[in-house]
Amino acid sequence: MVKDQATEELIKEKAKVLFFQKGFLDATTQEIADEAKVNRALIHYYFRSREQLMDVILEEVVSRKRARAKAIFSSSLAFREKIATYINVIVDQGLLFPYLENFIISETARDPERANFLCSPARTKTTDLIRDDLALEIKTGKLGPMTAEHFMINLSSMCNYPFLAKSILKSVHGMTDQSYRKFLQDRKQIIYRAIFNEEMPEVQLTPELKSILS
Amino acid sequence: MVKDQATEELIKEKAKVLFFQKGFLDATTQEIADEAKVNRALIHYYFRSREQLMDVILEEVVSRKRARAKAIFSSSLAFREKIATYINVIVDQGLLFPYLENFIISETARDPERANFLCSPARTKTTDLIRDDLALEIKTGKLGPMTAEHFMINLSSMCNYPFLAKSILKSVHGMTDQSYRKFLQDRKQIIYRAIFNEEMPEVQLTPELKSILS
DNA sequence: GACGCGTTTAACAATTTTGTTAAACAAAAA
DNA sequence: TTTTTGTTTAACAAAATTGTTAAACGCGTC
Repeated sequence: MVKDQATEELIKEKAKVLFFQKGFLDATTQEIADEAKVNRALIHYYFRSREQLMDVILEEVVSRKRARAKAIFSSSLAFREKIATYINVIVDQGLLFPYLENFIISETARDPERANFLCSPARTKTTDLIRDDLALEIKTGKLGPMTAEHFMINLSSMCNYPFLAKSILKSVHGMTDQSYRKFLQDRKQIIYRAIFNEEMPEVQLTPELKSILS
Repeated sequence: MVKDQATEELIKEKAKVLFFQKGFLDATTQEIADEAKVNRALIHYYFRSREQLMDVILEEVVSRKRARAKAIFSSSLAFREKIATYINVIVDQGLLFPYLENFIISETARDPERANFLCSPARTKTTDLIRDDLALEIKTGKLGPMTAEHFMINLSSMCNYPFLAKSILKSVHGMTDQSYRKFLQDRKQIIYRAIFNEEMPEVQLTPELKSILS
Protein backbone atom coordinates (compact mmCIF):
# COMPACT_ATOMS: atom_id res chain seq x y z
CA MET A 1 0.00 0.00 0.00
CA VAL A 2 0.96 3.61 -0.46
CA LYS A 3 -0.04 6.72 1.33
CA ASP A 4 -3.64 7.56 0.63
CA GLN A 5 -3.36 9.99 -2.26
CA ALA A 6 -6.93 11.15 -1.73
CA THR A 7 -6.52 12.24 1.87
CA GLU A 8 -3.18 13.85 1.24
CA GLU A 9 -4.68 15.79 -1.66
CA LEU A 10 -7.74 16.68 0.39
CA ILE A 11 -5.61 18.29 3.06
CA LYS A 12 -3.71 20.32 0.51
CA GLU A 13 -6.87 21.39 -1.30
CA LYS A 14 -8.63 22.50 1.85
CA ALA A 15 -5.55 24.31 3.07
CA LYS A 16 -5.52 26.15 -0.24
CA VAL A 17 -9.16 27.10 0.21
CA LEU A 18 -8.27 28.61 3.59
CA PHE A 19 -5.22 30.42 2.32
CA PHE A 20 -6.22 31.50 -1.17
CA GLN A 21 -9.95 32.02 -0.94
CA LYS A 22 -10.80 32.70 2.69
CA GLY A 23 -7.65 34.69 3.32
CA PHE A 24 -6.65 32.99 6.60
CA LEU A 25 -2.99 33.39 5.82
CA ASP A 26 -1.94 32.27 9.28
CA ALA A 27 -4.32 29.35 9.63
CA THR A 28 -3.20 26.86 12.25
CA THR A 29 -2.83 23.14 11.64
CA GLN A 30 -6.02 22.69 13.63
CA GLU A 31 -7.94 25.06 11.37
CA ILE A 32 -6.62 23.28 8.31
CA ALA A 33 -7.60 19.93 9.80
CA ASP A 34 -11.07 21.27 10.61
CA GLU A 35 -11.53 22.59 7.08
CA ALA A 36 -10.60 19.16 5.69
CA LYS A 37 -12.60 17.40 8.43
CA VAL A 38 -9.68 15.16 9.39
CA ASN A 39 -7.69 14.59 12.54
CA ARG A 40 -4.93 17.12 13.00
CA ALA A 41 -2.30 14.41 13.38
CA LEU A 42 -2.87 13.43 9.77
CA ILE A 43 -1.27 16.64 8.67
CA HIS A 44 1.89 15.55 10.39
CA TYR A 45 1.54 12.02 9.10
CA TYR A 46 1.45 13.19 5.49
CA PHE A 47 3.55 16.34 5.60
CA ARG A 48 5.71 15.85 8.68
CA SER A 49 5.39 19.48 9.83
CA ARG A 50 3.35 22.58 9.20
CA GLU A 51 6.41 24.15 7.59
CA GLN A 52 6.70 21.36 5.03
CA LEU A 53 3.02 21.54 4.17
CA MET A 54 3.47 25.23 3.49
CA ASP A 55 6.48 24.51 1.33
CA VAL A 56 4.59 21.97 -0.77
CA ILE A 57 1.67 24.32 -1.29
CA LEU A 58 3.91 27.25 -2.15
CA GLU A 59 5.88 25.16 -4.60
CA GLU A 60 2.74 23.89 -6.31
CA VAL A 61 1.19 27.27 -6.72
CA VAL A 62 4.32 28.99 -7.97
CA SER A 63 4.96 26.17 -10.45
CA ARG A 64 1.47 26.50 -11.79
CA LYS A 65 1.79 30.24 -12.13
CA ARG A 66 5.05 29.85 -13.98
CA ALA A 67 3.65 27.15 -16.26
CA ARG A 68 0.80 29.44 -17.23
CA ALA A 69 3.08 32.34 -18.00
CA LYS A 70 5.34 30.11 -20.03
CA ALA A 71 2.41 28.72 -22.01
CA ILE A 72 1.26 32.19 -22.89
CA PHE A 73 4.59 33.71 -23.73
CA SER A 74 5.87 30.83 -25.81
CA SER A 75 2.60 30.49 -27.74
CA SER A 76 2.16 31.55 -31.33
CA LEU A 77 0.11 34.61 -30.41
CA ALA A 78 1.18 38.06 -31.48
CA PHE A 79 3.08 40.00 -28.83
CA ARG A 80 0.22 42.28 -27.89
CA GLU A 81 -2.15 39.34 -27.81
CA LYS A 82 0.16 37.61 -25.36
CA ILE A 83 0.03 40.60 -23.08
CA ALA A 84 -3.75 40.82 -23.39
CA THR A 85 -4.04 37.13 -22.54
CA TYR A 86 -1.68 37.45 -19.62
CA ILE A 87 -3.69 40.32 -18.16
CA ASN A 88 -6.92 38.36 -18.55
CA VAL A 89 -5.49 35.26 -16.94
CA ILE A 90 -3.94 37.04 -13.97
CA VAL A 91 -7.02 39.09 -13.20
CA ASP A 92 -9.37 36.14 -13.61
CA GLN A 93 -7.20 34.03 -11.32
CA GLY A 94 -7.20 36.85 -8.82
CA LEU A 95 -10.96 36.95 -8.82
CA LEU A 96 -11.06 33.22 -8.22
CA PHE A 97 -8.35 33.11 -5.55
CA PRO A 98 -8.27 36.59 -4.04
CA TYR A 99 -5.55 35.90 -1.49
CA LEU A 100 -3.19 33.80 -3.56
CA GLU A 101 -0.81 36.68 -4.17
CA ASN A 102 -0.93 37.64 -0.50
CA PHE A 103 0.11 34.10 0.33
CA ILE A 104 3.08 34.11 -2.03
CA ILE A 105 4.18 37.56 -0.96
CA SER A 106 3.89 36.88 2.74
CA GLU A 107 5.57 33.46 2.62
CA THR A 108 8.51 34.69 0.57
CA ALA A 109 8.84 37.75 2.78
CA ARG A 110 8.85 35.60 5.91
CA ASP A 111 11.65 33.47 4.52
CA PRO A 112 13.42 34.79 1.39
CA GLU A 113 15.34 31.51 1.06
CA ARG A 114 12.17 30.00 -0.32
CA ALA A 115 12.10 32.41 -3.22
CA ASN A 116 15.58 31.31 -4.18
CA PHE A 117 14.83 27.70 -4.88
CA LEU A 118 11.36 28.49 -6.23
CA CYS A 119 12.53 30.89 -8.90
CA SER A 120 16.18 30.25 -9.56
CA PRO A 121 17.44 32.50 -12.36
CA ALA A 122 18.43 29.39 -14.31
CA ARG A 123 14.81 28.70 -15.29
CA THR A 124 13.17 29.89 -18.46
CA LYS A 125 12.17 33.41 -17.63
CA THR A 126 9.21 35.14 -19.20
CA THR A 127 11.42 38.18 -19.59
CA ASP A 128 13.61 36.21 -22.00
CA LEU A 129 10.56 35.12 -23.97
CA ILE A 130 9.43 38.67 -24.63
CA ARG A 131 12.78 40.40 -25.01
CA ASP A 132 12.86 40.34 -28.81
CA ASP A 133 9.23 41.31 -29.30
CA LEU A 134 9.64 44.13 -26.83
CA ALA A 135 12.80 45.39 -28.47
CA LEU A 136 10.94 45.60 -31.76
CA GLU A 137 8.10 47.60 -30.21
CA ILE A 138 10.60 50.00 -28.74
CA LYS A 139 12.65 50.26 -31.94
CA THR A 140 9.57 51.14 -33.98
CA GLY A 141 8.76 53.83 -31.42
CA LYS A 142 5.53 52.20 -30.28
CA LEU A 143 6.81 51.88 -26.73
CA GLY A 144 9.15 53.99 -24.62
CA PRO A 145 12.56 52.45 -24.02
CA MET A 146 12.81 50.07 -21.07
CA THR A 147 14.26 46.68 -20.23
CA ALA A 148 12.16 43.54 -20.39
CA GLU A 149 12.44 43.31 -16.61
CA HIS A 150 10.88 46.70 -16.05
CA PHE A 151 8.21 45.98 -18.60
CA MET A 152 7.19 42.71 -16.95
CA ILE A 153 7.23 44.27 -13.50
CA ASN A 154 5.09 47.18 -14.63
CA LEU A 155 2.68 44.65 -16.02
CA SER A 156 2.51 42.33 -13.05
CA SER A 157 2.43 45.27 -10.64
CA MET A 158 -0.72 46.62 -12.20
CA CYS A 159 -2.28 43.16 -12.40
CA ASN A 160 -1.47 41.97 -8.89
CA TYR A 161 -1.31 44.96 -6.60
CA PRO A 162 -5.07 45.62 -6.58
CA PHE A 163 -5.57 42.15 -5.09
CA LEU A 164 -2.89 42.61 -2.47
CA ALA A 165 -4.34 45.94 -1.37
CA LYS A 166 -7.93 44.75 -1.57
CA SER A 167 -9.16 45.89 1.86
CA ILE A 168 -7.54 49.29 1.57
CA LEU A 169 -8.87 49.95 -1.90
CA LYS A 170 -12.34 48.84 -0.94
CA SER A 171 -12.48 51.08 2.09
CA VAL A 172 -10.76 54.11 0.52
CA HIS A 173 -13.10 54.12 -2.44
CA GLY A 174 -16.09 52.87 -0.54
CA MET A 175 -16.61 49.80 -2.69
CA THR A 176 -18.87 46.87 -2.04
CA ASP A 177 -17.72 43.38 -2.93
CA GLN A 178 -19.67 43.64 -6.12
CA SER A 179 -18.36 47.01 -7.24
CA TYR A 180 -14.85 45.87 -6.37
CA ARG A 181 -15.23 42.91 -8.72
CA LYS A 182 -16.56 45.19 -11.41
CA PHE A 183 -13.63 47.49 -10.84
CA LEU A 184 -11.21 44.60 -11.36
CA GLN A 185 -12.92 43.57 -14.58
CA ASP A 186 -12.55 47.13 -15.87
CA ARG A 187 -8.89 47.06 -15.01
CA LYS A 188 -8.17 44.54 -17.76
CA GLN A 189 -8.82 47.25 -20.36
CA ILE A 190 -7.21 49.93 -18.23
CA ILE A 191 -3.97 48.02 -17.79
CA TYR A 192 -3.70 47.17 -21.47
CA ARG A 193 -4.25 50.78 -22.43
CA ALA A 194 -1.82 52.03 -19.80
CA ILE A 195 0.79 49.94 -21.54
CA PHE A 196 0.01 50.23 -25.24
CA ASN A 197 -2.23 53.29 -25.33
CA GLU A 198 -4.79 51.53 -27.50
CA GLU A 199 -7.84 49.30 -27.10
CA MET A 200 -7.27 45.72 -25.97
CA PRO A 201 -7.81 43.22 -28.79
CA GLU A 202 -10.07 40.17 -28.59
CA VAL A 203 -7.84 37.10 -28.55
CA GLN A 204 -8.67 33.66 -29.93
CA LEU A 205 -6.91 31.02 -27.87
CA THR A 206 -6.01 27.63 -29.30
CA PRO A 207 -7.85 24.84 -27.46
CA GLU A 208 -4.51 23.59 -26.21
CA LEU A 209 -3.59 26.91 -24.66
CA LYS A 210 -7.08 27.24 -23.28
CA SER A 211 -6.76 23.96 -21.41
CA ILE A 212 -3.41 24.85 -19.92
CA LEU A 213 -4.80 28.13 -18.65
CA SER A 214 -8.05 26.77 -17.25
CA MET B 1 3.35 62.30 36.52
CA VAL B 2 2.48 60.97 33.13
CA LYS B 3 3.52 57.84 31.34
CA ASP B 4 7.12 58.04 30.29
CA GLN B 5 6.83 59.34 26.75
CA ALA B 6 10.39 58.32 25.98
CA THR B 7 10.00 54.64 26.78
CA GLU B 8 6.65 54.38 25.08
CA GLU B 9 8.13 56.00 21.98
CA LEU B 10 11.21 53.79 22.17
CA ILE B 11 9.10 50.67 22.08
CA LYS B 12 7.16 51.90 19.07
CA GLU B 13 10.29 52.99 17.26
CA LYS B 14 12.08 49.71 17.81
CA ALA B 15 9.01 47.74 16.82
CA LYS B 16 8.95 49.73 13.60
CA VAL B 17 12.59 48.91 12.98
CA LEU B 18 11.73 45.22 13.31
CA PHE B 19 8.64 45.44 11.12
CA PHE B 20 9.61 47.97 8.46
CA GLN B 21 13.35 47.54 8.13
CA LYS B 22 14.23 44.06 9.29
CA GLY B 23 11.08 42.51 7.88
CA PHE B 24 10.11 40.47 10.97
CA LEU B 25 6.44 40.94 10.25
CA ASP B 26 5.40 38.45 12.93
CA ALA B 27 7.82 39.56 15.62
CA THR B 28 6.71 38.46 19.08
CA THR B 29 6.38 40.81 22.02
CA GLN B 30 9.58 39.29 23.37
CA GLU B 31 11.47 40.12 20.18
CA ILE B 32 10.15 43.67 20.27
CA ALA B 33 11.15 43.99 23.92
CA ASP B 34 14.62 42.65 23.12
CA GLU B 35 15.05 45.10 20.26
CA ALA B 36 14.10 47.96 22.61
CA LYS B 37 16.14 46.43 25.45
CA VAL B 38 13.23 46.68 27.86
CA ASN B 39 11.26 44.18 29.91
CA ARG B 40 8.50 42.55 27.92
CA ALA B 41 5.87 43.51 30.49
CA LEU B 42 6.42 47.16 29.60
CA ILE B 43 4.81 46.53 26.26
CA HIS B 44 1.66 45.50 28.07
CA TYR B 45 2.00 48.35 30.53
CA TYR B 46 2.07 50.95 27.75
CA PHE B 47 -0.04 49.31 25.08
CA ARG B 48 -2.19 46.83 27.01
CA SER B 49 -1.85 44.07 24.38
CA ARG B 50 0.16 43.18 21.34
CA GLU B 51 -2.90 43.81 19.21
CA GLN B 52 -3.21 47.38 20.43
CA LEU B 53 0.46 48.08 19.84
CA MET B 54 -0.01 46.88 16.28
CA ASP B 55 -3.04 49.11 15.88
CA VAL B 56 -1.18 52.18 17.08
CA ILE B 57 1.75 51.51 14.75
CA LEU B 58 -0.51 50.84 11.79
CA GLU B 59 -2.49 54.00 12.45
CA GLU B 60 0.63 56.12 12.72
CA VAL B 61 2.18 54.85 9.55
CA VAL B 62 -0.95 55.11 7.45
CA SER B 63 -1.61 58.64 8.73
CA ARG B 64 1.87 59.67 7.80
CA LYS B 65 1.53 58.17 4.35
CA ARG B 66 -1.73 59.97 3.80
CA ALA B 67 -0.32 63.27 5.08
CA ARG B 68 2.51 63.02 2.59
CA ALA B 69 0.21 62.28 -0.31
CA LYS B 70 -2.06 65.13 0.66
CA ALA B 71 0.86 67.56 0.90
CA ILE B 72 2.02 66.65 -2.57
CA PHE B 73 -1.34 66.65 -4.29
CA SER B 74 -2.61 69.86 -2.75
CA SER B 75 0.63 71.70 -3.41
CA SER B 76 1.06 74.35 -6.07
CA LEU B 77 3.12 72.06 -8.30
CA ALA B 78 2.03 71.34 -11.86
CA PHE B 79 0.14 68.07 -12.27
CA ARG B 80 2.99 66.15 -13.82
CA GLU B 81 5.37 67.51 -11.22
CA LYS B 82 3.08 66.21 -8.52
CA ILE B 83 3.22 62.76 -10.03
CA ALA B 84 6.99 62.93 -10.40
CA THR B 85 7.30 63.96 -6.76
CA TYR B 86 4.94 61.24 -5.61
CA ILE B 87 6.97 58.58 -7.43
CA ASN B 88 10.19 59.88 -5.93
CA VAL B 89 8.79 59.97 -2.42
CA ILE B 90 7.24 56.50 -2.52
CA VAL B 91 10.31 54.84 -3.98
CA ASP B 92 12.67 56.63 -1.60
CA GLN B 93 10.52 55.64 1.37
CA GLY B 94 10.52 52.08 0.11
CA LEU B 95 14.29 52.04 -0.01
CA LEU B 96 14.41 53.33 3.56
CA PHE B 97 11.70 51.03 4.94
CA PRO B 98 11.62 48.03 2.62
CA TYR B 99 8.92 46.11 4.49
CA LEU B 100 6.56 48.93 5.34
CA GLU B 101 4.16 48.06 2.54
CA ASN B 102 4.32 44.38 3.47
CA PHE B 103 3.29 45.37 6.97
CA ILE B 104 0.31 47.42 5.84
CA ILE B 105 -0.80 44.80 3.35
CA SER B 106 -0.51 41.89 5.72
CA GLU B 107 -2.17 43.64 8.66
CA THR B 108 -5.13 44.84 6.61
CA ALA B 109 -5.45 41.41 5.00
CA ARG B 110 -5.44 39.73 8.41
CA ASP B 111 -8.24 41.97 9.60
CA PRO B 112 -10.04 44.05 6.95
CA GLU B 113 -11.94 45.93 9.67
CA ARG B 114 -8.78 47.90 10.31
CA ALA B 115 -8.73 49.27 6.79
CA ASN B 116 -12.21 50.64 7.31
CA PHE B 117 -11.46 52.99 10.14
CA LEU B 118 -8.01 53.81 8.78
CA CYS B 119 -9.21 54.99 5.40
CA SER B 120 -12.85 55.87 5.66
CA PRO B 121 -14.14 57.22 2.32
CA ALA B 122 -15.14 60.42 4.12
CA ARG B 123 -11.54 61.66 4.24
CA THR B 124 -9.91 63.86 1.65
CA LYS B 125 -8.90 61.44 -1.04
CA THR B 126 -5.93 61.96 -3.31
CA THR B 127 -8.17 60.85 -6.15
CA ASP B 128 -10.34 63.89 -5.59
CA LEU B 129 -7.31 66.16 -5.59
CA ILE B 130 -6.19 65.03 -9.03
CA ARG B 131 -9.55 64.53 -10.70
CA ASP B 132 -9.66 67.88 -12.49
CA ASP B 133 -6.04 67.85 -13.62
CA LEU B 134 -6.44 64.32 -14.87
CA ALA B 135 -9.62 65.14 -16.75
CA LEU B 136 -7.76 67.92 -18.54
CA GLU B 137 -4.91 65.61 -19.55
CA ILE B 138 -7.43 63.17 -20.93
CA LYS B 139 -9.49 65.84 -22.68
CA THR B 140 -6.43 67.20 -24.46
CA GLY B 141 -5.62 63.68 -25.56
CA LYS B 142 -2.37 63.47 -23.62
CA LEU B 143 -3.61 60.50 -21.64
CA GLY B 144 -5.93 57.63 -22.45
CA PRO B 145 -9.34 57.83 -20.78
CA MET B 146 -9.60 56.39 -17.29
CA THR B 147 -11.03 57.28 -13.90
CA ALA B 148 -8.92 58.95 -11.23
CA GLU B 149 -9.17 55.75 -9.20
CA HIS B 150 -7.63 53.60 -11.93
CA PHE B 151 -4.96 56.20 -12.54
CA MET B 152 -3.92 56.33 -8.87
CA ILE B 153 -3.94 52.58 -8.57
CA ASN B 154 -1.83 52.16 -11.67
CA LEU B 155 0.59 54.60 -10.14
CA SER B 156 0.77 53.11 -6.68
CA SER B 157 0.86 49.58 -8.09
CA MET B 158 4.00 50.29 -10.04
CA CYS B 159 5.57 52.14 -7.12
CA ASN B 160 4.78 49.67 -4.36
CA TYR B 161 4.63 46.19 -5.88
CA PRO B 162 8.39 45.88 -6.47
CA PHE B 163 8.91 46.24 -2.72
CA LEU B 164 6.23 43.72 -1.84
CA ALA B 165 7.68 41.16 -4.22
CA LYS B 166 11.26 41.93 -3.30
CA SER B 167 12.49 38.37 -2.65
CA ILE B 168 10.87 36.98 -5.75
CA LEU B 169 12.18 39.70 -8.03
CA LYS B 170 15.65 39.41 -6.60
CA SER B 171 15.80 35.69 -7.09
CA VAL B 172 14.09 35.59 -10.51
CA HIS B 173 16.41 38.17 -11.96
CA GLY B 174 19.42 37.13 -9.95
CA MET B 175 19.94 40.49 -8.31
CA THR B 176 22.20 41.34 -5.43
CA ASP B 177 21.03 43.80 -2.80
CA GLN B 178 22.97 46.48 -4.57
CA SER B 179 21.65 45.83 -8.07
CA TYR B 180 18.15 45.61 -6.63
CA ARG B 181 18.52 49.10 -5.18
CA LYS B 182 19.86 50.35 -8.48
CA PHE B 183 16.91 48.74 -10.21
CA LEU B 184 14.49 50.59 -7.93
CA GLN B 185 16.19 53.89 -8.59
CA ASP B 186 15.81 53.30 -12.32
CA ARG B 187 12.15 52.59 -11.82
CA LYS B 188 11.42 56.21 -10.95
CA GLN B 189 12.07 57.18 -14.56
CA ILE B 190 10.45 54.02 -15.88
CA ILE B 191 7.22 54.54 -13.98
CA TYR B 192 6.94 58.15 -15.01
CA ARG B 193 7.49 57.27 -18.65
CA ALA B 194 5.07 54.38 -18.46
CA ILE B 195 2.42 56.90 -17.47
CA PHE B 196 3.19 59.99 -19.52
CA ASN B 197 5.44 58.59 -22.22
CA GLU B 198 8.00 61.35 -21.76
CA GLU B 199 11.05 62.09 -19.63
CA MET B 200 10.49 62.83 -15.95
CA PRO B 201 11.05 66.52 -15.13
CA GLU B 202 13.30 67.83 -12.37
CA VAL B 203 11.08 69.27 -9.66
CA GLN B 204 11.91 72.15 -7.31
CA LEU B 205 10.16 71.62 -4.00
CA THR B 206 9.28 74.49 -1.70
CA PRO B 207 11.12 74.23 1.64
CA GLU B 208 7.78 73.74 3.34
CA LEU B 209 6.87 70.78 1.17
CA LYS B 210 10.37 69.40 1.54
CA SER B 211 10.06 69.34 5.33
CA ILE B 212 6.71 67.59 5.27
CA LEU B 213 8.11 64.90 3.01
CA SER B 214 11.37 64.35 4.88
C1' DG C 1 -9.96 -16.21 11.06
C1' DA C 2 -5.27 -14.39 11.89
C1' DC C 3 -1.74 -11.58 10.07
C1' DG C 4 0.37 -7.57 7.94
C1' DC C 5 0.22 -2.99 6.52
C1' DG C 6 -1.09 1.50 5.74
C1' DT C 7 -4.35 4.81 7.74
C1' DT C 8 -6.65 7.25 11.35
C1' DT C 9 -7.59 8.62 15.98
C1' DA C 10 -7.26 10.25 20.81
C1' DA C 11 -4.36 11.47 24.30
C1' DC C 12 -0.23 13.35 25.73
C1' DA C 13 4.05 16.23 25.88
C1' DA C 14 6.68 20.18 24.86
C1' DT C 15 7.13 24.64 23.42
C1' DT C 16 5.94 29.15 22.46
C1' DT C 17 3.55 33.16 23.32
C1' DT C 18 0.59 36.23 25.49
C1' DG C 19 -1.19 38.36 29.51
C1' DT C 20 -1.15 39.26 34.82
C1' DT C 21 0.62 40.49 39.24
C1' DA C 22 3.11 41.59 43.19
C1' DA C 23 7.03 43.59 44.50
C1' DA C 24 11.17 46.56 43.74
C1' DC C 25 12.57 50.94 42.31
C1' DA C 26 13.06 56.02 41.39
C1' DA C 27 11.87 60.50 41.94
C1' DA C 28 8.89 64.20 43.13
C1' DA C 29 5.63 65.89 46.81
C1' DA C 30 4.25 66.28 51.44
C1' DT D 1 11.98 61.56 56.01
C1' DT D 2 7.94 59.53 54.70
C1' DT D 3 4.52 59.23 51.23
C1' DT D 4 2.85 59.06 46.84
C1' DT D 5 2.92 58.21 42.11
C1' DG D 6 4.47 56.38 38.16
C1' DT D 7 7.91 53.03 36.12
C1' DT D 8 10.24 48.71 35.72
C1' DT D 9 11.22 44.01 36.79
C1' DA D 10 10.87 39.00 37.71
C1' DA D 11 7.95 35.38 38.35
C1' DC D 12 3.81 33.19 37.45
C1' DA D 13 -0.46 31.70 34.99
C1' DA D 14 -3.04 30.67 31.03
C1' DA D 15 -3.75 29.79 26.46
C1' DA D 16 -2.57 28.38 22.01
C1' DT D 17 0.03 25.64 18.96
C1' DT D 18 3.00 22.23 17.31
C1' DG D 19 4.75 17.71 17.37
C1' DT D 20 4.72 12.59 19.13
C1' DT D 21 2.96 8.13 20.20
C1' DA D 22 0.49 4.14 21.15
C1' DA D 23 -3.51 2.07 20.15
C1' DA D 24 -7.58 1.31 17.11
C1' DC D 25 -9.25 0.63 12.61
C1' DG D 26 -10.05 -1.12 7.84
C1' DC D 27 -8.88 -4.27 4.50
C1' DG D 28 -6.66 -7.34 1.54
C1' DT D 29 -3.93 -11.74 1.84
C1' DC D 30 -2.29 -15.97 3.67
